[in-house]
Amino acid sequence: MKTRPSRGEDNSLIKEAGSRRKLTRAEEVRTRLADDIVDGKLSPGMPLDETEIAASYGVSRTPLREAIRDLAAMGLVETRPHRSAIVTRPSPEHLRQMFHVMAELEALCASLAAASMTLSERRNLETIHEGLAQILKENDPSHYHVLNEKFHAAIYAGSHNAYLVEITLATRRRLSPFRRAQFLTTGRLAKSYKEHDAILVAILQGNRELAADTMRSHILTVEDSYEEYAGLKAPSVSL
Amino acid sequence: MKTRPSRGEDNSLIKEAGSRRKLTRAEEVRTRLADDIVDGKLSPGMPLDETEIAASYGVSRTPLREAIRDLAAMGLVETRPHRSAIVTRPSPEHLRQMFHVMAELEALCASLAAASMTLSERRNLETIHEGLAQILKENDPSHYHVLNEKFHAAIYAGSHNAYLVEITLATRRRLSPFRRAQFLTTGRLAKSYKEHDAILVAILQGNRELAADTMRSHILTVEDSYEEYAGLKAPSVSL
DNA sequence: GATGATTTGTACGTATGTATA
DNA sequence: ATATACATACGTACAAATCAT
Repeated sequence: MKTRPSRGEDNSLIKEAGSRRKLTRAEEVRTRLADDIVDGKLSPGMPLDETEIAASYGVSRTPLREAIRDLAAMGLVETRPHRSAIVTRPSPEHLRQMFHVMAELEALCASLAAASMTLSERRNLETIHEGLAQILKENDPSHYHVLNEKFHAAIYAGSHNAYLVEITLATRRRLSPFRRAQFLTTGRLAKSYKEHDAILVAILQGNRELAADTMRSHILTVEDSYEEYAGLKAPSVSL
Repeated sequence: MKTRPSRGEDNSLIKEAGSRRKLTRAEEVRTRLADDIVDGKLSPGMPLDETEIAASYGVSRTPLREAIRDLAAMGLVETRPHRSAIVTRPSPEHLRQMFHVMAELEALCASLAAASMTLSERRNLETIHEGLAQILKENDPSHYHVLNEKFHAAIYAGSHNAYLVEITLATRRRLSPFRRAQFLTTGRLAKSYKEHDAILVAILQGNRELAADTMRSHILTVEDSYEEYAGLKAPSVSL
């Protein structure tokens, strides 16, 4: 019995993993643009000229416009009729509000995860955490980042609430340009790890309130770190 | 001194109020389709034929496709490459998860509102609530619905967090097709009002926890009401 | 403030992938 | 399984709005 090839998966804006089907041009362009924005290659405020970008990507304006529309829905760009889309540049106040919501969403994830993660999910989270310890020892910020994402994603998934995962990931991506971690102080790295440790313990204990509280303060700490950098063009912190 | 005409407002997917500028065809079509889905004129699972709808709306397929893409981003329709978009039909489980998140989002709004609503905002909320009492006396379900929306919206706004308002409204809209209130039992109407009353008191007292708790159970009550109706093709409850 | 240049919005035809006989 | 029918994906041309001078 062979598993279905599962072609033509889904076209959701949030999950782009898996599914090796041929992507539409719009999807390809959307992914590239989203990555460029999240990675900071396109700075907030920068206008996106349709003709120019379409040409540089080797596609017509039609799929490019669809991609831009998706990015607008994700909040990565802002569009106004008859005007060029621009990379979103939220006000400091709006950014603070988003961080606040992010903290609450992640706290809710952690709380639910503490209540309902399966044994294998818990083990997986522990494994990721141990990997982070390893990376910390070797002081390797770039690898820390990717595993850090996995740590948080594992907790999201542990909430067993697909919609919560969806909006939490969406919020995280939207905040990405403002917590980029190109260069990371070792101090923050170690602190982040310790905070993760407290979160992990709370979740493994099944202590919902503690899980929520430790996660919330973890995220808000990140916001504080960002605030310190406010004004710099490339603020850089990793959750 | 005359105020600016404010042309070319914004193209955000969430706020469509105000702004009397000439809309693009894509915007017009998007609004119409979104309303039809939210109001249940287009049932979950129904396919959206581009050619057919474009013709019926008197536009070409180009703006229609952009509208559909926006609806997909809002979660109102689901799209897969080379296949017709269909009106979203979430599984009962997914629906439950969304209600759960909705309860938490509204609870957070209520909590923040209790902490930071201004005096005039509180007075406005009271006025809306009194209006609901009036409508209840006259037993007028249809008017109850619109004022009920205002009651909740006023609390969202009272959170003073634009991003929270955005995702809460988006979630609310996404759930709209599944809590439509065409015909409302008077029993539910009166119960809803009593719950509102408890929420209002908690907010006016500035009691964050109580505001959150009363709001959360208010929303979850609605979900329960929905569950009772599950299986019917047009479940109908009003928050 | 008017006019030309530039850019976005829309229509439509063709290519491509999907579903069905 | 192959072919046929059909709906969507994309490219191109033109209209309309914005902006730059």
